[in-house]
Amino acid sequence: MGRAALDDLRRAELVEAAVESVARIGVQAATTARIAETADLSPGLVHHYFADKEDLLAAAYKATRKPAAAAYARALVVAPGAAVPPRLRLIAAVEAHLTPAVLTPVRAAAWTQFTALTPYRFAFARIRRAQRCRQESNLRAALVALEGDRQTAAALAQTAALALDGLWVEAATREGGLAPGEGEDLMAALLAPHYVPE
Amino acid sequence: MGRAALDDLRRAELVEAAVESVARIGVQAATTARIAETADLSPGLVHHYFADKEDLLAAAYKATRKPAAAAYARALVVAPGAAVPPRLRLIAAVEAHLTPAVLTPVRAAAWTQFTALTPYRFAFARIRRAQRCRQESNLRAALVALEGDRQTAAALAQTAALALDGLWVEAATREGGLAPGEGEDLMAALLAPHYVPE
DNA sequence: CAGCGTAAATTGAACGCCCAACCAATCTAT
DNA sequence: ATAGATTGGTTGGGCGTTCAATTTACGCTG
Repeated sequence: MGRAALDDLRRAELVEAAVESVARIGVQAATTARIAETADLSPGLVHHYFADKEDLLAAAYKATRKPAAAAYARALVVAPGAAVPPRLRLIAAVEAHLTPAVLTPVRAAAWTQFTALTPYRFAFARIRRAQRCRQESNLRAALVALEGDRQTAAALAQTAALALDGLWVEAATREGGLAPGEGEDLMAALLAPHYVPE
Repeated sequence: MGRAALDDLRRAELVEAAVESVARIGVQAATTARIAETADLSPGLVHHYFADKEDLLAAAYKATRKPAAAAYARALVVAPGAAVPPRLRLIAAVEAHLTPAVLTPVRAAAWTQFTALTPYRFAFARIRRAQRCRQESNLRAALVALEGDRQTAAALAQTAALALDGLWVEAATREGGLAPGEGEDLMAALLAPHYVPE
């Protein structure tokens, strides 16, 4: 394994361990030592790969939403060459955030805590803005094509993004998580008549 | 001032200071000393009125939603003696959570952090369950009268409660808070055609 | 009403614990 | 052989909590 590859591996291991630790025991209890232990690494190694704890947690925050972005990108290249129909784009954008493979209990719990800390950590606030920006723009792109009115579509996209975040919080804080189909129902009510899942 | 009254006053001062501190600097930085300082009291007094820090924070968590419950109760006795029309009950339930006097930036920021910690503090989890239970039952009571179908109304109430929580999170984490009318728009889209504000 | 005694309120310093960050020493792979 | 990866103990600081000392305010007595 090359130098750069090992570097990436260790960073990824620590980030995953950070997400898992924060989800399991909470941000307050997720010390650098415990995170390193979860990753089966020594405590000192954290500061070899990250400037400080906030730097590691910021990377963990980003990681909680990365699968959603990946799922959305994947859905859009299912039919390569062909333009994706607007309605499918909308469904893809919503599913990218609600599919059980993306919205796991661990990621939801970590993401919710990081988001709650957004007003107090500069780096976190930037990450949240970026996530929201991408999320809204994906929804908007699908909605303008369906809605016609650019103004209405933009407002609807903003509301839908807000509701999706609400569902992540719910998945994190309700014991047992979201009921199957519950997220889809809420989004269907909100985006009717544009959003028709399945 | 009587002994019991002073006791209540000090407790209230500490709870308010806790909410304010958590909102201003974050749970992690809101130490008992800083909370006491915010309340213009000595650091040792915290443990004279509360068993420990978690006990104080639990009281603060409760306090963040108390104004909403009070606003709802107040709205229902506007016309004493007369039965409140179901549609007004629904509007009252929604407004009790979205009115600027209830959903302040400080309360939203504190509530969001406490809620994110729900899976890690037993006392917090109980408080959240209680808040949710009351919230849903208020919405359900209004919706069954409008909807007819008890099953549908219950599901709708659950979804509406979820969306209201999402709006609180949004108010806490988006800089500048919610746009005026934004919350009402989302609830109107969700509860259409039952919810017609103003 | 004045004076006193007592119990509660309040203080602020001290204790024990744990954390993030640092670093000199050791190991490993090129 | 050398540069980077890794170790794990150390350190300085800050936290929640405790507590003995002090102040305050109420009730009782004469």
